Amino acid sequence: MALFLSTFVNRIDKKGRTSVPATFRSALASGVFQGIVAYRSFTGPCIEGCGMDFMERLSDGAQNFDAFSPEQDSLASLIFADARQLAWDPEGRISLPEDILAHAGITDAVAFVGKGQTFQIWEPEAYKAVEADIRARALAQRPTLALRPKIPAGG
Amino acid sequence: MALFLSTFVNRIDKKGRTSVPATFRSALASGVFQGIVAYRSFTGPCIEGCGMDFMERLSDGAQNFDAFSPEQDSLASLIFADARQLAWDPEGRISLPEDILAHAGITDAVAFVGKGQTFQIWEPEAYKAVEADIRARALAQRPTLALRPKIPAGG
DNA sequence: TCCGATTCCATTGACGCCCATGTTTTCCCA
DNA sequence: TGGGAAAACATGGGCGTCAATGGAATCGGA
Repeated sequence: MALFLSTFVNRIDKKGRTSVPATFRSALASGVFQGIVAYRSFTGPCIEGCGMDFMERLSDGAQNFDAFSPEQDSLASLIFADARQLAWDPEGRISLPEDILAHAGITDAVAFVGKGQTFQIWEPEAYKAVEADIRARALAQRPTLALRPKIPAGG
Repeated sequence: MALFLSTFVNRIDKKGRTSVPATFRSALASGVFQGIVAYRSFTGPCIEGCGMDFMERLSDGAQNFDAFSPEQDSLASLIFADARQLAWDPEGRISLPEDILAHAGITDAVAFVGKGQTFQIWEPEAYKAVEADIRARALAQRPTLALRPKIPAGG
C-alpha cells in the first residue's frame, strides 16, 4: 500500500477549494472513490484524513489503529458519524466543510501532514508549533530512545 | 537486502541537484519507488536517508502497540510527516529541498554516509569533524575495547 | 431566475526528462 | 604487465510537462 509521506502546505481560494497534494492523490488512486475521507480529530485541533479503503478496514475491525486503544473501540462509531467523503474535482481540489475548518482553525491555508497509512490536515502555523514541540521532546529523550526504531521481521 | 556502505562526497549544481552514489542506487533498485526517502535527523545536523521499503516496515511496526512505546510512536509520526520522497532523474540525481539543506548546513557539496540499512547525508566538513571525534573517542577507549571477547568473524 | 456547486480554461513556476561533456574506472588485448 | 578502448559515473544546461492556483463559464436545484 502506498504511504502518505511528507507535509504539504496549500492555499485555500475564495471559493474554499484547496489542492490535495499530487502524491497523496496517487496514493489514493487505487480506490474506486476518487477523493478523501475526513473527520475531526479527537486528540487535537486537526482533521484526520484517509482513503476509503482505510475506512473499510476500520469497519472490519481487522486492523489495529495507533490512534485508538482497544477499549476505545466505540470511538469508531463516532468516526463513521463524523466522516465525510470529499471527492476532488478534475484539478484535484476539494472543498473542506465549514465545521471542519473551524475545528482546525483553518482560514486561508492548510497543511497536509503524512502519517503513513493516514494523514492529517492542520492549520500550518499550528502544526509548526506541535512539530517543534515533538522534536524538542525527542531531542530531550535522546538518551532513552532508540534513535532509529528497530525493524520488525528484519529481512 | 543490500547495505549502504562507505562515504561518497558529491557536488550540488546550480539547480540544486546532486548525484546519489551509484552503489546506493543499486541498493535501492529493488523497490517500486525509484528514489530515496529523506528526513531531518532528530539528533544532529544531518539528514537521514533510506528506501521506501524501510518506511513501509516502519509503518507496519507503528501499528503494533507492542513494538513501539508512545514516545517512539510520536517519533514515527514525525518521521512520516517530515519524510520526503525524492525520486532521482534518469542520471540518478535528486534535488534536496531547501529546509533539508538548511538543517544540515549544506551549501555546495554533500556527503552520503552509509549506515548499513540506512544512510545519512552530511555537509562534508561537518561529517569530517564528527568522524574525527568518534574516531578519537574510540581510540581513547581502546584499552577497554581490547578486553572484550574476540569476535569470531573479526579480521 | 438566483444562488451555490461543479467544470473548464489559463497562468506560472517548479520539477522531470533529454542531450552533452569530462573524468574515472574497468576491461580487453598485445 | 602495460596501454588503449570502452563503459560507467558525476556533472552541466536547455526544454517540455505537470501541479498548484486563480478566475470564468456552465450546470443544477430551489
